[in-house]
Amino acid sequence: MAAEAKGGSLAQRIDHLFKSVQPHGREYSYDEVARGCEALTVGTFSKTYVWQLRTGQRDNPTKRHLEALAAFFGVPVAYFFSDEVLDSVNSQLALAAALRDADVREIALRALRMDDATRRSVARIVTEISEMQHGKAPDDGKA
Amino acid sequence: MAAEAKGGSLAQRIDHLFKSVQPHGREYSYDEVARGCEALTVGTFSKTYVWQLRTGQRDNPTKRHLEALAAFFGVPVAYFFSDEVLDSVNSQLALAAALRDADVREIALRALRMDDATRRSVARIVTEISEMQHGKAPDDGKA
DNA sequence: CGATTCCGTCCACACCAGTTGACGACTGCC
DNA sequence: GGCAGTCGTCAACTGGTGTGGACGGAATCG
Repeated sequence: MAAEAKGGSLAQRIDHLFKSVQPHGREYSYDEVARGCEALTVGTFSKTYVWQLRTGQRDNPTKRHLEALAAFFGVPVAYFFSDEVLDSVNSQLALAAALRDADVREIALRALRMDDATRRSVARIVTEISEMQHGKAPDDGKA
Repeated sequence: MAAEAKGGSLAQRIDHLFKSVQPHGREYSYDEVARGCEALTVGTFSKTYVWQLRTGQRDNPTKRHLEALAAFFGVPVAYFFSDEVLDSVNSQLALAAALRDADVREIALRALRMDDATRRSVARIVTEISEMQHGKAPDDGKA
């Protein structure tokens, strides 16, 4: 499934849609796609622009056009976006990294529901345990 | 099908990001978001446009700007399109927002540094304590 | 064969996405 | 007090996204 949504330009992904989605046994024409998109959404869509997008002459369509194309070809809009950028950004956030750890997430969610006094007590306990393992744990290191 | 219009408009979703993602304890300013977006991607991003998007004065940004916003706030681009992604991301954002609570944040950061076995033990302890207070509390995810 | 139609391609332009720059309000600093 | 910085907001402009329309080629039909 993820074979298609991986590392390609917008033009390559659209080209792939043309080649993959052929309910009539042949590729859609640019005009068919344009008219189909117009039928599925409110705005306009010209065949010229469909051609420009597929051939890479334009690569920065608006939200409305992306939604129309995705609706016409029957794919989620996320199909047009790269996951690489997301991952690189996520990796720089310690918080996001922590949220991916099932145990840490569990701990944080439980701690959320405690009243202040209890939570503070738990915080002390957890700190003690953590320092037992690292001996003077170096805090989180940022201001 | 319903790709939008349930959880809210684009403006509402962006507004929610502002309110949820506050690593410094306060909402990002429009200028901070704009500069951050510029730093994470190629191209420009003006604070005025961020403001226009959040307030709903503009609602049809281009692919590049959607990618930049998603990268800055650490959410998948699909967040702006899909309701399913909206829900799953929102629950994570609720947790992230909660981590502004000094004690919860402290607990989570300490737990991060433990080895797997210890962390699992602590998770059990914290769960027990939490349930002592609420009696079988579900994880829930209120904002 | 000519007439019609649909195709992809290209160009010139319109309009709206996005920026610039300035304004008033607010805040800390000297 | 006055100055310097930052904030959100607004109006006017720029530029690129997106369109309309024309051209040549390739079918299909008479």
